[in-house]
Amino acid sequence: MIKILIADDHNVLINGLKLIFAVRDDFKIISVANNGQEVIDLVKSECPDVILLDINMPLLNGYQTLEILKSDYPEIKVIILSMLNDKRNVLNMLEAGAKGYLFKDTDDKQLFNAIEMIQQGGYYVSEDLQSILDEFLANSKCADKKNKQLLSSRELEIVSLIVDGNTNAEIADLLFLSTRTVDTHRKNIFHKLNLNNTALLVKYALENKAFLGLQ
Amino acid sequence: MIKILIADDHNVLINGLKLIFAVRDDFKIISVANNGQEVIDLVKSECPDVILLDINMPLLNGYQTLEILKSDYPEIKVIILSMLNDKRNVLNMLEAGAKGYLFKDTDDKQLFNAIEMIQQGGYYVSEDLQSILDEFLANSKCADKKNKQLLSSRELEIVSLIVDGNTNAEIADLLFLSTRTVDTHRKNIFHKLNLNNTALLVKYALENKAFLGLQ
DNA sequence: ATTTCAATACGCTTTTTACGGTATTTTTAA
DNA sequence: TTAAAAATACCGTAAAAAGCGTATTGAAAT
Repeated sequence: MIKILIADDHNVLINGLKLIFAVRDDFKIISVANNGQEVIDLVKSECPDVILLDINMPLLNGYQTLEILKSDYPEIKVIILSMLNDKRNVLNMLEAGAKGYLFKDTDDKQLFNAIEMIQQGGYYVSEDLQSILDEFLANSKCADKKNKQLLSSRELEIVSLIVDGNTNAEIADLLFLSTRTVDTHRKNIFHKLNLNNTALLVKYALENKAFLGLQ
Repeated sequence: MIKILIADDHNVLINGLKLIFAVRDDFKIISVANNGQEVIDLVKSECPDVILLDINMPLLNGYQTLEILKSDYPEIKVIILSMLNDKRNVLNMLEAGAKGYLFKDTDDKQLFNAIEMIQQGGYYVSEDLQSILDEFLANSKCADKKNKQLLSSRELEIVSLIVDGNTNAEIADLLFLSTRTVDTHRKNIFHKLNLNNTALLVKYALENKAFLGLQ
């Protein structure tokens, strides 16, 4: 019997998953959470074997939740259930310790399959992502974990203000800094993220909210 | 018997909905579609009463699909099932002719309720959106439908290139235009959308992909 | 047939960003 | 306790964007 915890803020999806799992008596959904905070609250008492984790959730998103789980409950296996088909997202989640990454358009059999394989210690991703998983597994041997917390909290604060349309002067006013300081932060952010203009920064920020800890 | 068509590219959600509706013999899911094109292909032969429509779908998104449905099958009632809680999105879909807007975190009863009310000719939205619906209903009396196709196709082309990080000079090169022309387009876009810098434009574009016809 | 709109392009000015630095202080980690 | 990283601030220049315009052409609509 594999004990499963589901975390997603969309109840229709949760209800769907409940009914999908109802036909299997070797899987049991022991609890559901609507956000990451609920996951953290529940794991201690419920001791799930596997967590099906959404990325976009209120309070504590999937990435943040995964980081906490990996440090406090490293034996729990986490499968990401997401609709984001973005290479960076998938790699980020694998690097954060997810054992699987499935799109929400997955079918029942694939879901069952993934859980079984991961419970046995393997990895499992949707077909399209196999090459990303291979890349991750190849790199993980070299054991160079680089991109941990790429941006500082001050930098994140500034990214968020840029995304909201503020100029350096406005940001300086809001944070009681010199415009020069904001300018330097902006330059450092560009350098760290390997970007060269505001449009790309905003795009990057919106596509990586979860990993940047924005919103 | 209310005949329902479900359109969503996430099969887990579709499976969930199927099972949710299985307990009701006055509702029948007569078909499912994974994208807007399938919806258009199916409505002719299947004649659904109500369509549950996702916004983010490949090939033809929910907004585009709704526009086609409203012109070719105005009697079919459309309920948006989305996870976008953004005022502009909700208003856009209502203005395009949707009769309901539910979040994917809705529960079974609310879903049944919505379908029944809408089938009887009413509107139904998730609780949080009631004020937006009221605003829409108030404005729709004045019958001034303004924001139809706000941006021209050339302007959309330029928005998309801006979002990808191109400068005016680069865009001019790509489109064989003068930098001045691109500059004018950019100014016109800002004016039409009531924005004043690139960061806000990129944010707006990414949050309104469906309505802008991007990607 | 005429108005409207989209697409094109230019002029001028100011603001903002981008990119190359350097440098001090404070915080954090080894 | 010493080195590294983060936060702060400045200097200068060039490029780009933003904010005012105006104007011509061609297509579409009325």
